[in-house]
Order: sequence, then C-alpha cells, then structure tokens
Amino acid sequence: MAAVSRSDVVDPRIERSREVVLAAALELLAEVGFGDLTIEAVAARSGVAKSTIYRHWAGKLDLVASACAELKSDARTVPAPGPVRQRVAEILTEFAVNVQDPTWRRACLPALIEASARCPEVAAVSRQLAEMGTAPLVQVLDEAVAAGELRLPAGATTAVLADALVGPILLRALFHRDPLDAGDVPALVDLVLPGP
Amino acid sequence: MAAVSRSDVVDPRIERSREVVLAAALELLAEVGFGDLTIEAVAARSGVAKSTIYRHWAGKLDLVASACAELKSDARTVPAPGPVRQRVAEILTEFAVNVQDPTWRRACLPALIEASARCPEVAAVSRQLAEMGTAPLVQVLDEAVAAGELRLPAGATTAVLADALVGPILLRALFHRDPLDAGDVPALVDLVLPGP
Amino acid sequence: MAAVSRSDVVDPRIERSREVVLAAALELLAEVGFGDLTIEAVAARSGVAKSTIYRHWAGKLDLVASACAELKSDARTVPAPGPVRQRVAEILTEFAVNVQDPTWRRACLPALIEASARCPEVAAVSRQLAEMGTAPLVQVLDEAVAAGELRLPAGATTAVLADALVGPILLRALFHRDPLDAGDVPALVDLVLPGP
Amino acid sequence: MAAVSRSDVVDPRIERSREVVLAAALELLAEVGFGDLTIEAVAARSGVAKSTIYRHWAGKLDLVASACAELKSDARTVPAPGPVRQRVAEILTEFAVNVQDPTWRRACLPALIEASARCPEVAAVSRQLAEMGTAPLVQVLDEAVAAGELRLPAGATTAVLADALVGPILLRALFHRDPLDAGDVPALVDLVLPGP
DNA sequence: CTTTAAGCGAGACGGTACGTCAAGTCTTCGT
DNA sequence: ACGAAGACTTGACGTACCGTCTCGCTTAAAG
Repeated sequence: MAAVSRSDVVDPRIERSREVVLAAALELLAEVGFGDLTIEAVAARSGVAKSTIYRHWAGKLDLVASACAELKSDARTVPAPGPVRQRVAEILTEFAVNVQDPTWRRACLPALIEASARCPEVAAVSRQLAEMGTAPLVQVLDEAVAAGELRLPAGATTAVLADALVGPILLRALFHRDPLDAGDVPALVDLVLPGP
Repeated sequence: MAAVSRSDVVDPRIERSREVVLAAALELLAEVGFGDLTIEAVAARSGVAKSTIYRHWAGKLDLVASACAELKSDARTVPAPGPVRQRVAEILTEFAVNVQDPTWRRACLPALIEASARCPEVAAVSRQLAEMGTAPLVQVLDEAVAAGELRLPAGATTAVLADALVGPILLRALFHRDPLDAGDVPALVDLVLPGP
Repeated sequence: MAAVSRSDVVDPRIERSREVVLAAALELLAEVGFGDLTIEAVAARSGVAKSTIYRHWAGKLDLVASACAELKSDARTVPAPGPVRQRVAEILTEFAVNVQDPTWRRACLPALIEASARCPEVAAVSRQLAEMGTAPLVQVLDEAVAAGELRLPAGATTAVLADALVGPILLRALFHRDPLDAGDVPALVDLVLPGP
Repeated sequence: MAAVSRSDVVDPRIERSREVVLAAALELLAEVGFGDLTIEAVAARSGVAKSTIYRHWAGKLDLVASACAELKSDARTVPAPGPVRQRVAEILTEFAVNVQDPTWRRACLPALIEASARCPEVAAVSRQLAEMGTAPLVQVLDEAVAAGELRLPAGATTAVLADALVGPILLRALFHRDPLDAGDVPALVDLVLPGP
C-alpha cells in the first residue's frame, strides 16, 4: 500500500555525489564568486570527477542554480510577539550583522545576483530565496497592520515597506558603501516605519 | 610658457585605438553582457590587436570601467525646483524605467556587484558609481530638509532615506522579483517619505 | 562414462553473448578500423552491456584477437592439383584481390601489426594468422619440391620462398604503393619461382 | 639581389616549436607506438603547449605524418661497385639487422602502417619512405641489368624483384615470425635472384 | 519444482585525453 | 622607438571512452 514505488529509489551514489558537489560549489561560490567559479575546481574540491558533475548538471549555471536552491533551508524565524518597532528592529539588527559576516552562507549573494542576470533558472531560484528572506519581516508587518498597530497609506504594501527597510542595509553592503550596523537600526526604523 | 607640454601630446594612434576599443566594448556589453564579454571579441570587432588593448587596460574589468566612465554624461540631472514629493517621484520614475532596460544596466550592475565582492579596486569604483547614482536624489532631499519642507527623525540622514526609496526598486530588479514600475512610484513616495 | 564432463558445459547465455559481441566487433572493425573501434560502440551495437564484455575479454586487444580468431575458418584452401606455376598463380591472384578489399583486411592487418609491436599476446596471434595465411602456398611448394618439379638452392626453404612471392603484393598494399594486381601475378611467378 | 623574399622569413619561434614537437613525437612513437601516442604527451615532453601543437597540425595523424617525413634523411647509401650478389647481400644484411633494432625502426614502422591505413596524407608519406627505403636496392639491380649481369623475365621489373628480396625479411619482422638474420641472407639471394 | 547462484542490463563512478577557446605575456617586425 | 601583429603558455571548457563498480532482474542448474 504505502510501498515505495521502485522508480522512487535513487542510487545512493547519486545522492552522495550530489551532496558533496553542491557543498563544494557553495563554498567556492562564496570564496571566488560566480565569475571565477570553475567546474574543475568544484570537481577538485569535492573529489568527484568532472564527468560525474556533467552527468548531473548541464553546466556552471545549472550547477549554481542547484547549489543556491540548497540555501532555502537557511530561513529566519519570526521573532517573539511584541511591539512592531521592536520586532522589526530585531530582524534588521540580525540582518545587518549577518550581511557583514564573510563566512555567512549567503556570501554568495553577489554571485547569485550575477548568475541571475544570465540565466532564467537561476533567476527563479534567486527570486524564491529573496522572498523567503524577507518573509519573516513581511509577516511581522502584516500582523501589525492587522492589529491596527501600523497604518499604511493607500496603495502601499507591506512587501514594499519591507524592501524599504532592508534596502539601506543591503544596498550599502552590495555596493561597498559605509555599512549600516546594528546601532543604526533604530534610526532606520524611525525613519521608514510610518507612524507616530 | 603657454606651449603645450610634451606629455600632454598623445600619439594620435593611441587616441584612435582608445576610441574604437571603447566603442566596441560598449556595443558588446549591450549585446552579450558582462559575463560573456571577451577581450578577444573586443579586439576582433574593433580591429585593434589584443596586445594593444592590454597595453592600455589591465583587463576586462578595467576596460569595462573605462567604457562605463564614458557614459558619465548619462548622469541624471537634478530636476527642476518644486515640491519634494514631485521631484523625488520624478527621479524614481526615471530610475524604475532605466533599471528595466535590458542593455547595459542589467548587464553591468550585477557584474559590478560580483566583482566588488572580490576586488577592492572594483569595490571603490562601485562605491563611486553608486554614490553618483543617488547624488541627485540626496541633493533634492537635502534641499527639502534645508527648506524645512522635510523633517527627519533624530539620527536619520538623507543618504539612508535615499536608499530606502531606491531599495524597493533596485532590490526587486536584482533578485528578479515583480518589478516596481512607474505607476507604483507615488505609493512608494507616500509610504517612505516622512511627513503628512 | 560417456557423460559430458561438467566443465564442458557452458551456460548458453555466455555463448550467446560471445557470439553477438564478436559479430558486432567484426562489423565495426571493418567499418571504422581498429584505431577507432571502441568497446562502447561494440556494446551498443551488440546490445550487450559493457560490463559483460569486460567480464569476458580483457580489453580491446583481447576482444579483437578473439574476433580475428573467428576468421580462421576463412582460411584459403589448397588449389586442385596441377603444375606448380599454375597453382601458385591461383593462390597469389586471389591474395592480390583480397588484399585490396577495403573491409576487414585493410582494416585489421595494419592494426594487427601495430598491436603486435606492443603486446606479446597479440604478436602470438599475429604470427599464427600469418602462418595460416601462407600455409596453402607453402604446402603447394612443398609438394612441388617433393615431386621434383621444383628445385631449391641449398639453404633455401619453401617458407622463405612463399614470403618472397607474397612480399611484393603485401608490402605494396601496406605501404600504399602501386598495387600488384591479378594481371601482374604471372610475371611475379616467372620472376621469383626458380626453374627453367 | 639574392635578398630573401620577406614572405620566406619564418618567425623563428615557429621553427623552434616545430622542431622540438616533431622530435618529441618521434621519440614517443618509438616508445609507445601510434595507438598510445597522445598529443598531451607530446606537449608535455616537448614543453610546447597543446594549443600550439594544434595551431600547426590538425591532429595526431597530421603530426605523425610530419614526424615521419622527418625520417627521410635516414636514407641508406648505395654500396661500392662489385658483383650484384655481393652488393645485394650487403644491403639485405644491413636491413636484416636494422629491422631487429627495437628502437625506432621496429617501433615506428608498425605505427606508420597503421596510420597510413587511416589517413591518406600519412599514406603518401609512407609510400615515399618505402620507395626511398628500397631505392638503393633497386638502383643496384638496375645497374646489374644494364650491365647485362642480371637478366629479368619478360614483364618483370627490378622494383618487384626488390620487394621479393625484402619481403621475407620484413614480413617476418612485422608478423613476429622467426626472423631472417644476417646468416640467412646468402640463401635468400641465391633463392630469389635470377641467374645461374 | 523450487531454491540458489550465475550471468546479465543498466548505468554511475573516477579517470585521461580529446580538440577548442580565451586569457594574458612576450617576441618580432614595420613604420 | 614604439605600436601593431600575432605566436606563445596556461588552464578551463564540455565530450567521449576508459575500465571498475554496484545494483536488481532473470534465468539456468542442482537439490
């Protein structure tokens, strides 16, 4: 009844190869970026033969898309209940810190942006990741709106508001301008979050 | 005295090479994007030898940087005087349109972000370009603050405000999410710009 | 007593695999030659799995050796009795024609020679095939000597004489010089065969 | 006056590359044979980059053809005047010894034969080499015929006769049968050379 | 007439070499 | 003398086979 269909069974070697290759790809993406990522290097670091990589992925873009899709598990959790300003500040503070951390798994964000510009499949992954990344913030904002704690002007959405909050942190990181750090978060919240 | 210093005189061949190379580079950038741009192709299209290109530029990044620098004339100018909201909306509307242009902006921005993450020199360029990009917006906001038309909370700066305004437009483009287009700009301004 | 020894019994599946593989190998040898023959292609054409081929043969050389051994049945038969010159001419004429046949002889002989130079096992096969190839000719000459129809100088053997007769035909084929064809055989016999 | 035309001048780097590559190719041909010769190995041994090799030769066959063409200088010289039997024996004796030499002759000849079967260009080279190889023998025979020392049957040529003399030596070497050595040469001459 | 062990196909694996392409360096020539 | 031309080394590309190896399936034999 609940018997596993035979076609669902995957050769364990395939699964094992897939894992070590994607792990190596993510490491290298963070280290050298998309442009300098080579399949040879992924093969060397993972200990998997180049031909095996090409057996499973069509090329660099495809591999990077798969690798980035692995990042989905990193999702942030929604903070404990409380005043919006405080909850938002909590999320942004963590984000401002993470974005500076060079070992952060999403150090491959720039690589992801580059790859997205060149390949629709990666772009789809990128979009998903971005939406998952702001999801907790959007949820907190939605709850505040629902509770009447936050009032948005006509035509505005919490998604756009989330982008406006995140923008100053992320854009400065991407373009290597003076970063906004944890101490700057309260002023940012005061500036962007509507209300008294 | 008024004689032109010898070092100011440039071999006309050099000037000629520089022009045709940069022209070819810009054409190719628009056609194939940064990632698929090759020095070899620039040499072929321009009719200039590869070694000549390397004599004048350090590599692909340097060449593209020069090429983009040629575009400085494209810089946005500060809009005519008027109410802040209107001036800001004008800038953002143009930006929302440009960011969709598939030619050089989409081709170069992601590459610039990627390269900035790996190479400090490029990061410096990136930073300059980013600041030049938001300069008109910051200037408009500064003027409004000076005129008392806009009041910022304590600790907030116009630079951060500019990022918050630009964030929703740019982040959506970079991560290939639903773009904000010209029609969405008024709501964005209402949402982010402080005030009644 | 008359029972078939158990070691003589072969699993019919093995026999079947052996046959279709060798047939495919011979076909491919004729089509693409030894150098371009691949085990993969033999597997594909025969419908037998690559692993099965490697289960029975050590590699390409071994497989080709087996395949060529299958050709032993092709051996030339001794011509009908008659005058030596006529019998010799008959054999050489057929040989001169066969040697031009582009299929297996041209495809295999050079490869066999090459392989023999690298691998003692193949050299042994090569030697056997060569001796089987000249056997009818040697037999005819031996019979003529026994009958007193042919007289050899002291120290000479019919084996060497056979080589001398075959040499002009085969060497020209191997080195792609002007071939000796059927019409040239009588002059060759007159020239090399001792006697009045 | 005797000025070298400008188009005759070759970049010395090209000449240098050509020389070291062909030398390495000949060495490897002798060592591993045609089948196991790889362009990579030639590149490694010669110290010349693979791409440079491909710039000058179309592939393995073309390279081998060029390399073998370099062997043309090895030609044997015609022996001193004297009786035909003695002069022929002298040539054959040297040949019988050389053919056993495990270095290049035994190693390259099979490779050359193999390559000739697969590539018309190599076949042309092969033919030339073969003809140059028997040229001294043919010349000696021609001189004997001209001097009335040797009489050929109608329809026979000295070229065929040369092949008949060489055949027993070379065929046995190629097929790894019992070699004919120096001691066997007189009997071979007595057997094949027409006359009293 | 079932076990049971073998031969089998399928195909993933780590490798090596292929022939191509671009990068960036360096030598030679022509103006 | 210096820039243009282009040959060079290097190294990654993506492909094709290599020979090895696990898998289950199926099929022949021995109990």
